[in-house]
Amino acid sequence: MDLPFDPEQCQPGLSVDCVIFGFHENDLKVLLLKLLQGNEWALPGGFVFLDENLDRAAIRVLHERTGLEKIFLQQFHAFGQVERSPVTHAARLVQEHSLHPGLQSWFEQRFITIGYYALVEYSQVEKPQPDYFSETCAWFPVRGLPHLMLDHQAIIERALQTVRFQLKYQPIGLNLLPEKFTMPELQALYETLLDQKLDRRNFQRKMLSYDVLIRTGEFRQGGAHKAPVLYAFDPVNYEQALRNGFRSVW
Amino acid sequence: MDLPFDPEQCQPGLSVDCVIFGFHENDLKVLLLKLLQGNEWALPGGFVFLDENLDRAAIRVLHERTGLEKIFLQQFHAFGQVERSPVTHAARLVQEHSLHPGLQSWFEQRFITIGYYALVEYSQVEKPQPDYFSETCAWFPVRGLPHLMLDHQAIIERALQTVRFQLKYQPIGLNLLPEKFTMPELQALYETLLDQKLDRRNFQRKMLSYDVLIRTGEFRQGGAHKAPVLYAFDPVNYEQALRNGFRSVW
DNA sequence: TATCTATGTGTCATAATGACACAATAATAG
DNA sequence: CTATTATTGTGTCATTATGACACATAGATA
Repeated sequence: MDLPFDPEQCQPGLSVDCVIFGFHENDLKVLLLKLLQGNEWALPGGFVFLDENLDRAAIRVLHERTGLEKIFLQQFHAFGQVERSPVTHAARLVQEHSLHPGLQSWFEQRFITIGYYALVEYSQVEKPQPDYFSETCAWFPVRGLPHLMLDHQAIIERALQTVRFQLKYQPIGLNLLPEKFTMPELQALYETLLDQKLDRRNFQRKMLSYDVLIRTGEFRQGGAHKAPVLYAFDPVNYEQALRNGFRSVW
Repeated sequence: MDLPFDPEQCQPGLSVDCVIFGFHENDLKVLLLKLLQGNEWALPGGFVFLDENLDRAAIRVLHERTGLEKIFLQQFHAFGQVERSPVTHAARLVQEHSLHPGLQSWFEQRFITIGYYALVEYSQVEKPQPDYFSETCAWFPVRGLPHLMLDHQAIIERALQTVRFQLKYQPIGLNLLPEKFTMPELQALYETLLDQKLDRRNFQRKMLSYDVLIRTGEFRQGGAHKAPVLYAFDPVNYEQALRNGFRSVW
């Protein structure tokens, strides 16, 4: 059986892995692929073509393995421990996928992976396409992850840490929430990421002071209670806040 | 002429580059190597052994090329543009160093480099050792860099951006200043990095409020004016502030 | 029509910040 | 030996940001 890509055309010993975060039912989720054999799950990842920019590879891999396009994608760390991809892993891959034994050396080499995290709107991800090595694609809450391949658990931890840190000083939500959203929904996102209850009134005051929100004038109808105001992000101010951070300490 | 390392034992297409920042005479400096041939300067960098952790390689490279040890080193970005290392560069290297032509393919491959930044106390760097490819080692002010190899200029920019961002929310100075330092010296570091004048009194108030400074009780003698108090960093609190950031916005 | 519950808005005490002034001290000039 | 100069140390005050909290509003349901 042959691979769907030519190892000769790929950057040796290098891969990219994407941690895709979505927000649904007040829970932060990660999109994972289930490997065809075995009971392990994995981050959508892949290799980098010799003539392909690193960021471009991450975008392509994400698209190929999940069908997702035009996504907020950010490099966050290079993982380069020697022991992160044991040789046994390569042997199993080749055996279980009935790959040409000549390919074993490709998988046996020591890999360094560049971690990217993506923020996506959960509802936009209709039917994620599993990739060549995997049978299913599914969302998992970050606090209830299945058994993961290699060091993917650690990669997710680190991505989460990065997003949490960003949350403190930069705006977040544009890529995780639908175009229009309510203040309580935005607050729920913050509370989930911070794992902490926030005061409703103080939260609103502070968010509005950042000047990245626009009151659309519309309301979320159909709820069981008072119809909340729908907000949208101001693209220009949001972008600027992303670059400069919310407040200069100096 | 042979290389001082065996390409066979190195991770193909991967390098690490170190941006070493020092603070001297109220100026932020970067340590650079001058290539043996040509008029170009370069960041101290090197390759990663197959059985070597990425971070370990950065530490080793830094030590080999500059003699520096036990340094605050932090990974900040992976640079993976295809065009970052043109083939012409490899050809020139092989030719100018009279390397075995068989090695040309090693240098011709597409390289991805992992950027690390280091913060060092300027005075501790006595006589940096230039490496195999270079003749001199010298400090340059970040606002007066010479012509740099490949995309090293961009790598420095990015490192600087990272350090500036860190400065806003985390403590800085422990690795850039001598063990004991005065408040005006610490302020000068901040003013240089931020490229902005700060109010002396408000700066002191804020720095002290962070609880990472210890008054040693000693004074910097010999100056032309009132002897300023010498401070030192509280290692425990500094470390903690580095992990958690100075203040939670929420 | 009353009730329940989530949403929208306001108030107050306290803490953090920015702008600024004056006292202390070490070298130097006369 | 004293006055001058430049730098450091410390304090004050008005303004703003923050944390804790209360009340009014409105949509669904009983």
